[in-house]
Amino acid sequence: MKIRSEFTCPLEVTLDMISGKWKPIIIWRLRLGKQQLSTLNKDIQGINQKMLIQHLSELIECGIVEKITYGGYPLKVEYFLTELGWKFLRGLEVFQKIGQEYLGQYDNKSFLSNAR
Amino acid sequence: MKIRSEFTCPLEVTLDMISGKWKPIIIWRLRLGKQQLSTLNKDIQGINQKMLIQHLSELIECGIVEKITYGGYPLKVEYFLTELGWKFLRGLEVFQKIGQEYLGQYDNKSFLSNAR
DNA sequence: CCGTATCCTCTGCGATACTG
DNA sequence: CAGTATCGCAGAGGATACGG
Repeated sequence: MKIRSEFTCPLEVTLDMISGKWKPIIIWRLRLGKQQLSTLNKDIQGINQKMLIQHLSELIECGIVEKITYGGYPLKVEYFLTELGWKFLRGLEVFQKIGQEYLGQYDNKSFLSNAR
Repeated sequence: MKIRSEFTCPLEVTLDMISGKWKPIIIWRLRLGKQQLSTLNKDIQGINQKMLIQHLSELIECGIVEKITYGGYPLKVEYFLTELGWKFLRGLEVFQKIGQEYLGQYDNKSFLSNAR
């Protein structure tokens, strides 16, 4: 995770903290409560386990997510949002709404043809 | 600009639209009103002209920004937010606040040592 | 003052295999 | 079920030069 050192305003730092293809959606999923790795892996379309763990680690590193490790077999670990994480969630809710309105509103969004 | 085709929720599409090192800060700057390229270039720490134009083009492509080209010499072009752009701005305001609180609150944010 | 074209580096992301 | 280790590649981002 790279956080830029020079920045024009705090916004840049905050967004660097959740920059990564899957970080926002991970936070978004954790709004539903504590989640296991396997659950997240199943629920997030297109992600793989390695990226999931990597992104979760970085989210933990900057205090957005925490985890609880239960002993025993099979292993059980639960990830959940910290208080800081919930603040980020409030920002993501705005973008979720924009996305909902926008995707429903128009039919030809030419830039979406770049979709992969 | 690549927008993922499979996604878990609209949030991912919306964030793909502003993904790019400088896009959020460009939008943020445009909250102040119409801006010229040279002004943005001067005001945004660390950006260069090529990236600025590239990111502006992509923001125009997906309807977040528009531009007006005035004839004459020297050339004058002004960039500004569309209605959709202002919606994104409301989301960014949340992250700006988080950043302000957060940066002021603690002194040792270890992950910031990765800053470059 | 705006914008385009090259070239080059570096890293984010994905596939895959393996360990506790 | 959770996590680590390797390897490879496409593409994002930056320096620099040129053109309208």
